[in-house]
Amino acid sequence: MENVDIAKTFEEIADLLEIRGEKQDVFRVRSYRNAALVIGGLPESLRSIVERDEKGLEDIKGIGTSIHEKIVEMLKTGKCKFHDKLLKELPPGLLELLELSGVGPKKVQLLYDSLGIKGIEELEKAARQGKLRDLPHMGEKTEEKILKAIQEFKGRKGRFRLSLALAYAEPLVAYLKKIPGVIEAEPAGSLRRWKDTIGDVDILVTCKKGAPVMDRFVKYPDVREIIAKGDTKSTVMLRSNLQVDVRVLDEKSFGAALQYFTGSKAHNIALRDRAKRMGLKVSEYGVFDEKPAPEGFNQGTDKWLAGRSEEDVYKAVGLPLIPPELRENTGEIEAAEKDKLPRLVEVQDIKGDLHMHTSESDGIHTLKEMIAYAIQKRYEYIAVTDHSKAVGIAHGLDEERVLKQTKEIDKINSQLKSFRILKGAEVDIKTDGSLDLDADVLKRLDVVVAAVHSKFNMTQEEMTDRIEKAMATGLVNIIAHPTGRLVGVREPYPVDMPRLLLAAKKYGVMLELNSYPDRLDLNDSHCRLAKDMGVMVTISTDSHNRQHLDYIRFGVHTARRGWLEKKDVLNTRSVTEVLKILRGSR
DNA sequence: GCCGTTTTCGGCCCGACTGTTTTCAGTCG
Repeated sequence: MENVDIAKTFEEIADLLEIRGEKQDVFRVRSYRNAALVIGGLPESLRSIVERDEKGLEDIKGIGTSIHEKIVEMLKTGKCKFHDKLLKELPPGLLELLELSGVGPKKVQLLYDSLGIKGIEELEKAARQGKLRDLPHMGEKTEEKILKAIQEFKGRKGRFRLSLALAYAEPLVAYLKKIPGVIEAEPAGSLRRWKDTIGDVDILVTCKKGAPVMDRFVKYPDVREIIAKGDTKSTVMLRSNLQVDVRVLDEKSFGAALQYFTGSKAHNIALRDRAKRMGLKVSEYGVFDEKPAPEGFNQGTDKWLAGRSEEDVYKAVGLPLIPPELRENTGEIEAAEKDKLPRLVEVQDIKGDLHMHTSESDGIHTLKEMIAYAIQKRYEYIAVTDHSKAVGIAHGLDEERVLKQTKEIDKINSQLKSFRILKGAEVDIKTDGSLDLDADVLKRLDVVVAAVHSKFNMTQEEMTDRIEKAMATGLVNIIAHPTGRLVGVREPYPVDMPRLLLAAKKYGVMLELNSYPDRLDLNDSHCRLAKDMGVMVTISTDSHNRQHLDYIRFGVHTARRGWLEKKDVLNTRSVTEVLKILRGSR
């Protein structure tokens, strides 16, 4: 069991306890949720912590005796008895109901108790028949809302969010690499293209003859079911319901297979079409000369031209290597022909994070802890952008506390040599578009990130007006979560992106690509739009604990999918340049 | 269920919004 599984189990326990709804359980529920949160942000796997020394768990805040025991139990047996017991009391379909926007534990409890609804299908039927409106605190509007939420839910079912798929795939790839005789193991498919969601995972392996790859693969501890097992291809279903294919390949065709299985389908079709026009054939085994083979030569091998590496494959069809993130047949082949491929931004290009929280607002680590981790990551700077006072739940800062924080930062900066803390805030954009902190305080900051945190149900026009008004104050550098993808995968608030980008251009404001995996904000097409319109992007993590700074790769790869280059991203610049640009923009 | 240089018992971030009410329960962040 990986950390994500254990966190998920605690999350489900919390959900189930909450549906059961005994009053004294309120804080118990909170403890389980907190534990899930803490485990989700852990830099090390619980397994390795426990293997080293079980007492290591005692140092983790939020994990006491009971949760400690359950973690050890799950690591040992793969199960949690308490979780199982709760699931026996309540049907598992109820957990699915909680995923519907606007449906919480109380509604689930009510639906189950009064109508016996145990899952989404039944809920949909009841809503269509108009049975929900007679329940207490429910009416026609609630019925409509639920039906809409069900539609949204169905749209995202069956695919895994990238971050989750990676959390399962990466340990598995590491496991495969450790099998004796394995030379390479590389994930392909949409995972390698860093798509937002992943259907299944393809892993390609090369190895020495006789290496026990498939035997060991199907014995991977997280395998729930072996769907197929052969010498070159096996398919399993993991406990998490993620399907994984492993293919063992000849070294000679590894590059061709990587190219083929990385896709996308549209890209491969276009590439093969181009090859055909050149008298070549591209398959998962290599690039072949289509001209008839000379007498006496074995077809298929003698005509083989390339396939060892992807670079060779592209070279054989007269193209430079196209980065996986661009392989969607949306102009990348034409760009490659003209040698006009963008030099995409890389994770190593990122020199600092411009959006992060500390324990002063709703972060869990102190400013000093965040700095220490950023230095460890070899960053040159970070911006401290705690919430402003309107976000009360986050313990947001008022003017006085902001000023106090800037003083502390000045003090720390004077002690640091090759690292700089930028003074900032994530200031709330209020309903009328005004900002939640006084102008003279904002003017004293190095960077002002502005964001919407309330009244999400405005119309698209109202919301865009609201954000544009904030930009027009001339006090804002960056708009955070500009597309409203603020709350997980649920429906974002509506924003007119082209209009927002025009406004950003007009007022010299930048847009933030939030790297936090569950709320990946700007998507690839937004990035391309921003690039075309000349609006600079910042890639930040919105870290609420220090390990969240590692999430930066999700943002970087999304930016790459949106064709963004180093120059298009603010925080690839040195701190002097960043400060110059920030000052110039307001 | 977790936590504690104010506590080993008694606390546990809280305000906005919605849809349902006629004073509030549920959801969300």
